[in-house]
Amino acid sequence: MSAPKSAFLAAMIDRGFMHQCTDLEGLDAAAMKGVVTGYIGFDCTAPSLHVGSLVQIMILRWMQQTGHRPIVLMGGGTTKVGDPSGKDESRRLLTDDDIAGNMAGIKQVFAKFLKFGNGPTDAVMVNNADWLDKLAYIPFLREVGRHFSINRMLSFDSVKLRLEREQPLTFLEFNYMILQAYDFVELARRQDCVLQMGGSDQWGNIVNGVELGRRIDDRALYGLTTPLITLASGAKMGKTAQGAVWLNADQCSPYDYWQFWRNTEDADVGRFLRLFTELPLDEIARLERLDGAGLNEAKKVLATEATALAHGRDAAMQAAETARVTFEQGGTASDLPSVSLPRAKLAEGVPAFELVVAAKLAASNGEARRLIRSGGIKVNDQAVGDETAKFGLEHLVVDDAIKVSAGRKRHTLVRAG
RNA sequence: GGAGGGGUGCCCGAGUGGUUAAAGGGGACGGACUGUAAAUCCGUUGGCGACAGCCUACGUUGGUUCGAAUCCAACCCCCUCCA
Repeated sequence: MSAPKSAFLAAMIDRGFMHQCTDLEGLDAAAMKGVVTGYIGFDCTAPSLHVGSLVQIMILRWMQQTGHRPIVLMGGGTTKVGDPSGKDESRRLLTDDDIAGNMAGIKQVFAKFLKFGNGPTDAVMVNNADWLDKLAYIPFLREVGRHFSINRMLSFDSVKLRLEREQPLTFLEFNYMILQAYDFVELARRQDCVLQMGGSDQWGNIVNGVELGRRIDDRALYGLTTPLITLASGAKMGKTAQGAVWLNADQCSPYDYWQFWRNTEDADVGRFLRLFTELPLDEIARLERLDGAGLNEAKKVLATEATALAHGRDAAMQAAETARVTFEQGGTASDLPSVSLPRAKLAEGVPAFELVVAAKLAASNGEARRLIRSGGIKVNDQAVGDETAKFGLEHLVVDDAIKVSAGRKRHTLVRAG
């Protein structure tokens, strides 16, 4: 089709969110005509979300920014069953309390990105347990099950690939796509929701929902998927040594979050600026034209803008300043991650390897010793050669803290407390 | 229910009686080079430690043996084929 007329789809396409759409022209027309309600489903298996979900969060935000109404669908019902796809480790069944707690945590994340309320374009959060829990098997089969042909279901990638690899596929998993399709129909009925979005791996499930809506309710529903975001170097995005990069401050401080984006690979900067910030496209075009070390400026902008979305502008500026002092001045910023040790303990003197463990820069004494031996540890910017060298109150040089560094990027302040 | 195959460190995977804390790869971390990038090269990668060693570890529990990830038995789990 020619360029979309609606601001929403224009943003989706121009910023790199669009992978596939069931009916681009139809959706564009709907978006031009009025407020479109669209949703994305999220698991509630954890009390927060990580950057792996950020693409989906951003498209909900763009919906709202361009005058539409986003719905966050929590998989309270499906989580109770346990999403069986993916890994084969047996999942612990979550209790209702766990799920409620996780939902509350996830809502905190969304509160940063979306405006919730009762207005026409205010976001709402709904839980599919509200309808899935109450489903009666036989009536459900008769209403919904009759519209699914096994022949067709077997042709979907999610199923087909499993069968081709001769991996087991349980009946439960097989039903998952039906439940997800039904969610869409239910949301269309309850919330007048006509659009489901998701990652490209959700395409089949989304299409099923679109078709089910047409067959049961004769409704025009739309589906849209985003591309799988990987790093230019091929790795999965959002994985670090510490695990996932979480979006809530408790599990990933704004400083660490800023650092995550600051360390983006050169080749990803432009793409990430488009996806994960709301800077104007011409500004992004300018930034990504910087080359060599100049790209570092673009990375700082990316870090600050992305952090501002997740943690607020103030926290982002603070993180940027902490990074500037630490990395560009080689100084010690008082806002670095910190731990405290009892003053009395420091008075006795703490061996270097213990100090490193206390600073959480190593998981065990052995690891700390190895780090020191390989020349990776600095205390107050001085290399430490002896793993048993003692550090104490006299080393509280800056801001009543000892600066302990592992490698060039990881710094912790050890305070007397 | 029957027959066969398999469960090894963060992951994959070699190892079928001793020199095995366990090859190799991946990942991760540290160093060099740089730009807090990528690529490349080097190193490290169970815990404790007075650095002499000690402890824990190859699905689980027992057994054989001077000695077991390796042999035996039972059990648990996974896969394939048959019913």
